[in-house]
Amino acid sequence: MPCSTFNRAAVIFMFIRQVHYLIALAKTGHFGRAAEICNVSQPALSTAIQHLEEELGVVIVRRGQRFQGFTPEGERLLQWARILARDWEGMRQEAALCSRQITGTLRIGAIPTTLAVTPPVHGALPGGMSRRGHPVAIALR
Amino acid sequence: MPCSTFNRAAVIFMFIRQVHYLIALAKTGHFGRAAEICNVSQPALSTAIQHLEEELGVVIVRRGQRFQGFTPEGERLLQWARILARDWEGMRQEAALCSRQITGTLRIGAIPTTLAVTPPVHGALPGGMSRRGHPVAIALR
DNA sequence: TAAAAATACTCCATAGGTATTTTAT
DNA sequence: ATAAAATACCTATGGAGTATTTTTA
Repeated sequence: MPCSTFNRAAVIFMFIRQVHYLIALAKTGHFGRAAEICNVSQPALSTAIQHLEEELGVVIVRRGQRFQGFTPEGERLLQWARILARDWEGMRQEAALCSRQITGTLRIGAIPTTLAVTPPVHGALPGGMSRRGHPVAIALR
Repeated sequence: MPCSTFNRAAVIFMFIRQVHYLIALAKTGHFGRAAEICNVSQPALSTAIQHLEEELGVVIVRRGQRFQGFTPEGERLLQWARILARDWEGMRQEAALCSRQITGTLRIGAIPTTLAVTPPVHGALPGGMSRRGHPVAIALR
């Protein structure tokens, strides 16, 4: 039979994006602006959040006609969403490093007189900073 | 315009399942059996892994006609996949706890003479064990 | 020859878009 | 009146299935 002979695994369907939508919503407190950030339409983000709620069986957002904030459960899930997004970004960065197609924001820190150039670091954190807060230089060959 | 006006965000498309496919593949070392575990067809899993490789721009699997193991980059990504899967499971469990629809395996440990019943624990680890390795009892109301 | 993975190709579920409605400020 | 979110409806992408081929132990 076709596509979704997925039973409970349907939960595994279509997810990383929803995580990002959720985070954007938390950041802006506004469905429309969150959608903007994610480069999707407002209805797309809106329904995606609804689906996420259905999939997880939890009401995440307190809704009026304005965004009313998150429910307590929503807040908890938001924490997980942030963890997922962070680790996901880590995986992407790792992959980018492996394939030498470095993408994303590269931030380079310079000390006034000397520019410290450190060797490429596997597993550098998003934002181009090392775990200790040092700027990380990436060799672009 | 239609659906995927997604540019680079296409990377964010369709992912959690691929992560699980990858882990299943690592576990079995066999596309067919990995597919079985995931309740999908062998070609589905096969192409999903291929797409994952394309999306990340990294060759993950050494291919012959038999599965030849992972590339070094593949191994690294596999680590991330495991982290993501764990995160995801944590989020699901959290949600299940919130909605009182506890799903998954519930493991109950009993000490011979006394059955220790601890209060419900938010954020218990998958497998029904606490972070310190104690069995965790969940109140089913 | 058997078994494993890749290809070919069809189908449909669903994410997304546009247009519109609803409802609080 | 305005702005924000939800709803309605349509489109088409792409994931999944079945069937088949390829390749190598």
